[in-house]
Amino acid sequence: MLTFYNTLTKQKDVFTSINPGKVGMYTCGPTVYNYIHIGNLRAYSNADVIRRYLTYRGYEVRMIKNITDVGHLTDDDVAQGDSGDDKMVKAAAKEKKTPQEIARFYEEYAFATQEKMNILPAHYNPRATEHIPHMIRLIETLLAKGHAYEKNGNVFFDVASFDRYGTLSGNTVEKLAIGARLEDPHPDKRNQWDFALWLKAPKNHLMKWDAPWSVGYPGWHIECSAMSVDYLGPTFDIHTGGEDNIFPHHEAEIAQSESANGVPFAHFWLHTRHLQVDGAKMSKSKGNMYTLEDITDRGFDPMDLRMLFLLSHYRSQMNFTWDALAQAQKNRHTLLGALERLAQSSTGGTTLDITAERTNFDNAMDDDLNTPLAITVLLRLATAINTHTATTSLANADEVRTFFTKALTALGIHTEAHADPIPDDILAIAAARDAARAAKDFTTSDALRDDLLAKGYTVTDSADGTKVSKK
RNA sequence: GGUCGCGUGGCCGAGUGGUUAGGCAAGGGUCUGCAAAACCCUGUACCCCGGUUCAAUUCCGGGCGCGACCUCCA
Repeated sequence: MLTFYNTLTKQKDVFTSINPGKVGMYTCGPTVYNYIHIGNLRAYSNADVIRRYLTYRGYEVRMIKNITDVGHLTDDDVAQGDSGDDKMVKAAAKEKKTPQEIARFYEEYAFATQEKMNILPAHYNPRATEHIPHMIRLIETLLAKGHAYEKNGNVFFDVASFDRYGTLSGNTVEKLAIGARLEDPHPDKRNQWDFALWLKAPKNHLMKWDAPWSVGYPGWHIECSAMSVDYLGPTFDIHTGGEDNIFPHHEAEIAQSESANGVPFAHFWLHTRHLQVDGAKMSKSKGNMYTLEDITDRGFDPMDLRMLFLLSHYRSQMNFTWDALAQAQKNRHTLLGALERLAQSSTGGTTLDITAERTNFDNAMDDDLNTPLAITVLLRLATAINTHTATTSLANADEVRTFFTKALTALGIHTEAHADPIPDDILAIAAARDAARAAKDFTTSDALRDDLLAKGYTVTDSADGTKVSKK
């Protein structure tokens, strides 16, 4: 039985979909005003595993992932280029780029990065800026139903009007009142925990739209409520995001959507815990906000990072270290090595019974996506495959390979060792080494091997001669 | 101050009221021209202090440590 830990109920719930065989899923996507980092990638990879495993289980999944491209740069930000060390803002200042152009730049970066991570593209990536009229209609509905109020061109959600507020995060109004921090709430708010639906834009605000209340811009939370209903309907199956989204963002989404639509919002809420780097929170000041390029620049494959994500449970805080990444890389190579042996195994021989491990894999994944345990099952299976193929051929190699491939696909690990083919010059060196070895000229063959290693290829001897693979 | 999560061997990381995953690294071996890869063997851990229990790493309480969120733009 497939179970997910549901933040809403604080327990593992058996998963059932609203429509038999179909799942609607919404993931809070990137804010395209900066480069997405490995913390974002962990959350997106996890959402992808949820989707992939549901697919593995036979569901048809419809995945929506928004693009938050409503920027809040002001003329001054752009003119001075002083928003921290944001290169794009500085570039915008110099090149007179618009916020839209900047957003597209980061959006493209986000897409390209996710593709490298083998994260399946969503069926739709709705942009917030293209759904402003939808948000305005939603705010009008909330006003009409008495869940929101307007003052001086600003519109706020009246938290007191929604009695389930706090169900997701535990931050009920009562508890918020007890633990309230003394800050200056917006002067137009009735209660400090009310949140903005629409804000009147200051004169120098670059992105703003006409609305019945003011020329302004939407609140942070309203976009997801507006876009999810557009693409998935008022009630859908799964909503995911990073743990930082639980409050206030997701709490606010529930309040807005359920108040407006009068029906339950998402059934399942899955949140990925944060990633730490070397035991500390990622931050710009610490210089540990890694992007995928930081990983690949050190010679790692994006799939190594993906494997590292899989090696810890998505609901536990993960600590990124280079050592752990190297371990993940070894594990991935082990799995791919076994897969390769399967591909080369001739027919005949004896059968490897994989029934038990197949069940173990499914059980691990069914249990709230216990990917570390699932990987363990595959590693154990890899050893069985290696042992088996070392002595005899595998009668059911196809069956084993089909399962192994299916399992790795469900986890989002490429089953090909490398997308890029081995270059001809490298193959030529390998051939030369074979010739030298055949002539028992080991001095030359060892030199050629060193050459290959220096060029970033590992060298393995096999019955078919020198085999090279990247890194 | 409020809400919540976590603390497992050199490292990563599952899990469990008693039979003590798995991997990486390490040491030993098989194989190999030498390596690599692969395989085999070795290695008994659960922050501290109380409590419950025949038995706790696992449950309860306290402490210490780490981390997350606490609303207006990420």
